[in-house]
Amino acid sequence: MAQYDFAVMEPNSIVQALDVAGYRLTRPRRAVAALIAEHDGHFTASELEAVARSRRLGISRATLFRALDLLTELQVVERLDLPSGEHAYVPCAAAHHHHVICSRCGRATEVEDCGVAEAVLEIGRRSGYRIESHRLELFGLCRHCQAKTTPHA
Amino acid sequence: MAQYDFAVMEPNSIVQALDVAGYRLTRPRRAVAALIAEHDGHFTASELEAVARSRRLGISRATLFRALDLLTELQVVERLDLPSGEHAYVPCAAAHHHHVICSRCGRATEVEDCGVAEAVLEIGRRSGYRIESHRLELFGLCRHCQAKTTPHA
DNA sequence: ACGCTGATGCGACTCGTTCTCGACAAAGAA
DNA sequence: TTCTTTGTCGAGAACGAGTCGCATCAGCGT
Repeated sequence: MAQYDFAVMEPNSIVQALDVAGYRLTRPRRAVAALIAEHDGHFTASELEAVARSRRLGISRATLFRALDLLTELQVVERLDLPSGEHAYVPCAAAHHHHVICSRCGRATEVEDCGVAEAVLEIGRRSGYRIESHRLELFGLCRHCQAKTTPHA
Repeated sequence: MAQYDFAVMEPNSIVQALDVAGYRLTRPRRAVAALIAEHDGHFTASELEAVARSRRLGISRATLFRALDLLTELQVVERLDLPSGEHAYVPCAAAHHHHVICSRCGRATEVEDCGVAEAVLEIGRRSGYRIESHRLELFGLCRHCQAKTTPHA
């Protein structure tokens, strides 16, 4: 039962973000929020669309994209560019951070700075650019997939 | 004189790369290589296409894309994703490095590590991921554009 | 419950990129 | 040089992601 109450008790932090920002909590937006909340890895717009369609949620593509744009703006999700050239999204915290993405299972983990900021300063110093922003994306195998890939030896 | 011989002696390092890798040196590929060599900033596929068309080089879109793919594979150019979501390319060295891109004029500068590798190691350590690759893109104002923007004060 | 206004859905549209396939030409052999 | 092989090209259709216009609908404050 707790399961069913979940949706009621925690109207989903994504939905909350929309509310706080003054946007209407519409059915499609709640649906998108719910779909995103299910993911712990990255997802593409068309993946979401496919799921939405298979569940007959009746969300039009335009609306889906509008919702994603909105959530990106609210920094509830972040848009990233996979090495393949695809665009994907990951749910995440608003503060500046970076993502490590598992190249096998797609799981995404946020990481704090770890010295990147310093390196960026140094790069600005050496290049003469006034750095305004940067994006760091890391790809590799998560613990889980490492275990699978290298069972031993 | 050395200047004029340059084109002859060094039939464009991009063309060389193709040759070395065992690809045919066709007219369209040479043309694309020449176009790329003219750029010091980033460029998009459609920009190249526009230039090619205006010069009546007769390069089809498909061929242009194929050439860009090929050169990307040979690491002669690198594909990057601008914050706007556009895809752009920058000519560059094969060794691992990063780009600082001027958000105003598009100029791209390669920068060496400056401590990024260390930060990446640290991130791998903390996250538990076995990092395989990473991409760091920096955006800011180049010296030139800084001067224009902040003439004084 | 009412109404204002933002949000949605539909479908057409743009634009970047890829595919198909017959014709062509770069390289190496003869 | 000419022939042969086969990688590459060009044209245009096809595709997929994302956007837009507009009439309709539904949150939510009153």
